[in-house]
Amino acid sequence: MKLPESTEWVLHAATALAQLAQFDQGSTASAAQLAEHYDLPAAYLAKQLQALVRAGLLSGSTGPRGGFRLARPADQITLLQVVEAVDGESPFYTCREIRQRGRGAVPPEQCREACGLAALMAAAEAAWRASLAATTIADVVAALPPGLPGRTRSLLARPR
Amino acid sequence: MKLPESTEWVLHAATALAQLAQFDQGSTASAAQLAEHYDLPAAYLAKQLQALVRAGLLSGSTGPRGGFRLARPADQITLLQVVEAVDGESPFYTCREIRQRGRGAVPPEQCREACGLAALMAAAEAAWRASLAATTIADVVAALPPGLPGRTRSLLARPR
DNA sequence: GGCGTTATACTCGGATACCACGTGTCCGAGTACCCCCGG
DNA sequence: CCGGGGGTACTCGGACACGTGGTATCCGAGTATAACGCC
Repeated sequence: MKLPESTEWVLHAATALAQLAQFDQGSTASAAQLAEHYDLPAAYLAKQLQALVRAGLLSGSTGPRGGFRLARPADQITLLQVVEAVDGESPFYTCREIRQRGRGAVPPEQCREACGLAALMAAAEAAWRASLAATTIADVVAALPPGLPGRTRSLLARPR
Repeated sequence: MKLPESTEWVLHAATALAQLAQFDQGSTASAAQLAEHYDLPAAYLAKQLQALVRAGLLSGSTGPRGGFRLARPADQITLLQVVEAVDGESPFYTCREIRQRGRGAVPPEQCREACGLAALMAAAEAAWRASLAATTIADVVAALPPGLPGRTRSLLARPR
């Protein structure tokens, strides 16, 4: 029950791209740039960013001055979407209905309602997802210390 | 980000032991019995139940008529405790402070407050844990169809 | 018949292999840019 | 000076090894039981 370490990477990367978009809507940052910015393995970070592209959160362009940028405004990208893009959407807990198996198998007519344990686990998971869905990347950028977005942008601005 | 499959096993096992304790405080069920009851690999289930013993949720006794029983009343055992016993208590998301590393490292004086992303992820995780901590094994047993605890007990009662 | 001893069978508990997923890396396909050449 | 073409360098994108943790299994240590023999 641990999120991939790359979750942190893509969350910060998305935040950085959002800061970049604040100044120049169409500007991009390459995977190599972001990797250097956070001291991360470039190739693996690129792999994860590709996952965000597949999820429709980022758009990637090739060639010189290419790179990644947010596919839509930062206030329309939630933390949950970023996390699910890199970690998948499969639920934490999957009920295999073991109550209906083995010597103590409960007869099907008693199983009309869902397994109580599965329902409780699903409710907890829903609380987690709801908490993450309540915040957008734009909220994260807004909470940054003032002046930092400008600094980020100047560091990520590529040599013209 | 998936709970071990054995999580379901121990949750159901704890529920079964709670039903057993309703009738006879000191009665035990062996790992082999519980495994047969749910059609599970006995040895591996035993390994997970040992984890619950280490966590202080169950107590195990050896010898004939030995086995596992709840270490305290079912209304004092939460789902969270059971899950953490088998899955560990390590947080989903660990902040490695990548914002302070690499080319874009934020100076320490700007990092007096915790990383905003880490705080949000921690809040979501807290919501999950709180949801699981709000329900006890006793609640689960109380929600079972009437008559089922008696059946479970008769199936698990061992040949005198 | 009662009690002590012994043998037994059953239990947990930990140490040992196997497999999948996350981690890390590499190379190839594609493209926008830049330079050069010709008009 | 201006436009077109080719070369180049940079980008993403997917395919290939490695390590850690969950899954599964086994065998040994310990104990309450039950039977047995003795008093």
